[in-house]
Amino acid sequence: MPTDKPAVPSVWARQRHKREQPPLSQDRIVAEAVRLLDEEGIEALSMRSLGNRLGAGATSLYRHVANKDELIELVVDEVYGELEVPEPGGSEAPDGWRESVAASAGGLRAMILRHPWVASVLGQVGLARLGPNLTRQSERMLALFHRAGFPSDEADRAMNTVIAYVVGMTVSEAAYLSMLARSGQSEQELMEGLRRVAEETVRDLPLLREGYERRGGEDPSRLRDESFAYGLERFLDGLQARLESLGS
Amino acid sequence: MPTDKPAVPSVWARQRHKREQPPLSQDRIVAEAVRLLDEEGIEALSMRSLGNRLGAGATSLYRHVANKDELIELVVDEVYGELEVPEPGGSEAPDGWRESVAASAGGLRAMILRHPWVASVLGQVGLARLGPNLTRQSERMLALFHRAGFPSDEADRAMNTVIAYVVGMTVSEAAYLSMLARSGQSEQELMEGLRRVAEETVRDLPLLREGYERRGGEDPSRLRDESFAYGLERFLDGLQARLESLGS
DNA sequence: ACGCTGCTGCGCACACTGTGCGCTAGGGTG
DNA sequence: CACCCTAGCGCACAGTGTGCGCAGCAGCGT
Repeated sequence: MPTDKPAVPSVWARQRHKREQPPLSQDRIVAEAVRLLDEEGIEALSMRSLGNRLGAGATSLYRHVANKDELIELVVDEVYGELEVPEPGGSEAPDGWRESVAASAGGLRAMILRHPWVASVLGQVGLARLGPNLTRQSERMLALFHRAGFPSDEADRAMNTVIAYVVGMTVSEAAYLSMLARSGQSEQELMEGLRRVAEETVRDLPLLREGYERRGGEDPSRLRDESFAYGLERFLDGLQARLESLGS
Repeated sequence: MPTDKPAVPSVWARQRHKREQPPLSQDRIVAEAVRLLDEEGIEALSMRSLGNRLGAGATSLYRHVANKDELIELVVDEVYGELEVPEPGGSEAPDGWRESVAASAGGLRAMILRHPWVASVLGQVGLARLGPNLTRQSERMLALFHRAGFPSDEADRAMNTVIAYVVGMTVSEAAYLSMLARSGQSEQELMEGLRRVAEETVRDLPLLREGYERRGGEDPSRLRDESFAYGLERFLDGLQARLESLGS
């Protein structure tokens, strides 16, 4: 009776189902997607490749995820979960909010640089789709501004402002770093190549050219850190001034 | 002799070649791509659809454009060309730089909102690929900060800071507006739907909830404008303070 | 113990994508 | 006239997201 051992390949296809790792789940899918994205970048994420990594077929994922766009939203919220916005503690220095906000901003930047692919995706997802992690972190950050003394409506604007700054700054860093990773060159080599092209186009643009030359020998990574810190400081200065003018 | 009128479709395929509009060129391709993107959004841009609009086959485009990524870079630089950064005029008020920078920032925001698809693309292109339009506008904006009195290295950081802010803020606006456009609903309907979902997730997040409720009856578009202006003001305040502390 | 019901994973198929290859026809130059 | 150069095209290939219907398993009520 052939149904017992029919020798058709369906048998060992069944077999693997048995011995495989824990069954698919949305959490497992999202976690593996983050790993894939970190390792190979955004263009390597396809339902098939992700399925392979999980020992599953491409379409199996659709049992746990509506479509690729939803998967990406989930993945973005997942990495928002890595943020650590300081709890607004009880007794801190009068300028404590500055440090807390700066720490949050630095953490957000670090997270994006750890996962540079979020840059490619923020423009499509936006901050509109609010996952649980994003909302939780927002709430805590908002509390920071409240605690600092901003009235409700301004706290909210202030928070959006600093998030916008961090995202804008870091997205362009991340895009640059992704390009670097894809090119396979060292940063020195890439900069050399870029400069060669740039020199031609900035020939008649003295200010830009002067900037390029000035930054010639510097460590690019340190420059990025400093540039980020500079803007953030200006920002916090502006917010602090506003706070003081409100208090009077 | 069948070669004279072979009745195979290749004949009228030839015919059209003759009567068609001006021949393909990189400029025509890029311009039509911008139009397509404005009308139908980023996901509607394919080499085939773009070719159709130009009365050409998909692969014909590759004679004038290396690949789709390069096309996108060209398209982005094209819209940068719409910016109008004020020339640093001769004699202006001492705070003239504030207005000029604010005008540039507003122009950049308006451009992105006119072409919301740039938001989806900035993360992949970054500001690294510097087309002629982008560099020209940067030079002029840099001149603004120089004229205001910032030393060279700070002018550069200041410019990047305000660009980062505008991009960060506007990208999330644009993502929201794209979603709105795709949904086909009115803004009121969409907000209603979003709020229904949000209300559940912000149940235990009092600050966020308070914000949602407060903004309930307001005009969303005016709120966005005000929010943008608020952050920009704080920013310019911070820069101005820095400028004064440098001058002393 | 049995059959039913619902859920999970999968193979297949479809429409569609970006892009390389090699042909053709037309315009310019010798 | 012969020639070559180039713009445009059809074809083809590999790879994409995703709908559909089937197969086997888990847990249930009887």
